[in-house]
Amino acid sequence: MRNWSSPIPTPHSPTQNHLLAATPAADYERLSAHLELVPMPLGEALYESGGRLQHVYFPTTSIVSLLYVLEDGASAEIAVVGNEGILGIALFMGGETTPSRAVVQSAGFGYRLKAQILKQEFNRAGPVMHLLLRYTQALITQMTQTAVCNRHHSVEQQLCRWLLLSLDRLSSDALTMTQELIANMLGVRREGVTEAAGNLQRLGLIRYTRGRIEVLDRPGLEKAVCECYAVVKKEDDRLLVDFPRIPVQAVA
Amino acid sequence: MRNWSSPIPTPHSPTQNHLLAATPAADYERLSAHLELVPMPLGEALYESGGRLQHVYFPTTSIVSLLYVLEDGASAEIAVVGNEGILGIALFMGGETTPSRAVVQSAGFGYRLKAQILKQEFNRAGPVMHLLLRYTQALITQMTQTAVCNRHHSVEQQLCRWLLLSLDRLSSDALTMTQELIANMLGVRREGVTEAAGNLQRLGLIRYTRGRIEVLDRPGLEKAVCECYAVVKKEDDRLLVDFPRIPVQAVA
DNA sequence: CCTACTGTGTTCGCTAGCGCACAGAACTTG
DNA sequence: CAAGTTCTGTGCGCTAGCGAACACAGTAGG
Repeated sequence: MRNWSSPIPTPHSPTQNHLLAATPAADYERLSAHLELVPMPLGEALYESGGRLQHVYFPTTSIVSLLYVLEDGASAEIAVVGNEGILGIALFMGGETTPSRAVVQSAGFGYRLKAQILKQEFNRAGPVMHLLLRYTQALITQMTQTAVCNRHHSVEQQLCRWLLLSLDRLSSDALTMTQELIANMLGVRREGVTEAAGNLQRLGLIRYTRGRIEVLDRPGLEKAVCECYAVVKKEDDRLLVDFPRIPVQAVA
Repeated sequence: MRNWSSPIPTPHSPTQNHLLAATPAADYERLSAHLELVPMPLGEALYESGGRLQHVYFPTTSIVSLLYVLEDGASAEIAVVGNEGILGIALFMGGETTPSRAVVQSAGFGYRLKAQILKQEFNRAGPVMHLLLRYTQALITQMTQTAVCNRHHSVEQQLCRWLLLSLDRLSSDALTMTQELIANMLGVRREGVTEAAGNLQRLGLIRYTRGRIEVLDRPGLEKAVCECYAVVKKEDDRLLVDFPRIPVQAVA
C-alpha cells in the first residue's frame, strides 16, 4: 500500500475536537487527565452492533462512519462523525448500546474517555451535557437527511453529499478511500459509484486514482449536490459553531 | 365523510401516554397542572420545518408522523410517534427548531405542555430528563432504521413495516388512511402503494376500503415485514418498556 | 522483472419503481 | 336521485439501479 500520509508528525491536542474545544475550562480540567490519545486506523470498528460501550471517542484527525449492516450483509451509512463530534452517544442517552456499527472511514487520531467518566460528567447536568445534547441533535438531522436522500436522490447526488460531508471533517481536500468502500457506505453497488465518480471526474470536479479521491472544484461539487448537504451543513453550523468558545459560563 | 370513530366517549387521562405514565409522582405533580388536553385532527401540523416550538405534545390516542418535505414537494417520513412518545424533542436537545414537520396521521387526542414548562422540568436533570433522553434514543433508532429500509427494501416490505409501527401505537386494528397519504409517508408513488396493498389483501393479511385499512392477520404481516420492524420494536421495548411503572404511591 | 492482487472500467440483461393517463367504484352533496 | 368528488385499479413506456461477468491497469512483493 502506498503511503499517502504526511511525513510531518502533527502535534496532537484534544482541542482539535470541537466538542472538547468548546468545553469550558473548569469542566475540561476534570476531563483532560482521562483523555487518552488513540490512533484510529482505517477499517477499525470502534463498536459493534449491540455491543456495550466501554469508551466514547472524540475524533480529531479521523472520520468515523455509523453503519447499519443488514442480515443479508447489505449495509448503509447512517451518519458520519469527525472532529465536530463524539462517538457513543447511546451512553449518555441511556441506552448503553445501539444497533449500529462505528467504523473508521478515514484513518487518523482521536481521544477516548472511559464510559464511566463521561457519564459522570454528563450527569453533572452542566455545560458539557448541553454541548453533547446539541451535538446529538445535529447528528439526528444528519440521520434524517440520510433517510430522505436515500429515498429520493440519485447515486451521483449522494456521492457528492458524501464527499462534501467527509471533506468538511478533514483539513485536506483528498480522501483515501476506494470506490468499493464508498459503495458500502452509500449502500449501493460499486459499479454505481464508478459511474457516478466517472461523471464527476469528467466534469472536472474531482480526480481520483486507486484508492484516493481528490476534490478539485469544491464550489462545483456544491452545485451538483442535492439540497440534503446544505440542510445538514446549515444545521451543523447553527447548532455547533456558536458553541461558547471556551467560555466561562453555563447555558441557560 | 363517513364517521368511523367510536360513539363511546373515551375518558381521557395523561397517563395514556407512556412517558407521562412513567413519570414519578413527585415530578408528575408539578407538570399535571400545566397539561392541556388537545384534539389532534387528521392532517394537522403540530409544527413546521424550522418553526419555533411553542409546545411539546404527548399523544394519547393519536399518531403523529415526522415528515421531511423536499424543495420539489417530495416527502418522506422520518419516524412516527404515538402514545409511547413526545413531539418536540428539539426543545430539550437545545436546538429549539428542527428541519422537519410533524403531521397528525391518525386523529385522536394528546396533551400539550408549554415549551417553557418542559424545559424547566428537563433542566432539573431528574427522572423526567432521563425518561426523555431514553425515548429520544428509541426515536433515533427508528430514524436510522427508516434510512436503511428506504435504501434496501421493497415498497411492500415498507408498507408492512409502516402498518405494524402504526398498529403498535393504536388500540384498534384498523387505520383511517388513504393510499395516497401512505404514499406520501413512505415517499413512494400512490400506485406503488395500491399494488403493494393489493398483494397484502390477496394474501389475506389486510382488508381495505376507501380510506380504511384493517389488519386481519397480524402474525402474517410480521412474517412479510423486513427485519427493520423487529429492530425498532425490540429497541422500543428495551428502552421504553422497563420504564418504572406508575410510581404506584407516593402521592398520598 | 515477473506475478499476484487489488481497484477500476465496461457490458448485458433484468426488475422495481417512476410518471402519466384514464376508467371505474365508492362516497358525498345538493 | 343526480352530479360531483375522492379514492382505487390498471396499463403504458421509461429509467435508475441491480447482479453477474470479465477485461484491464496500477501497485506490491518477491
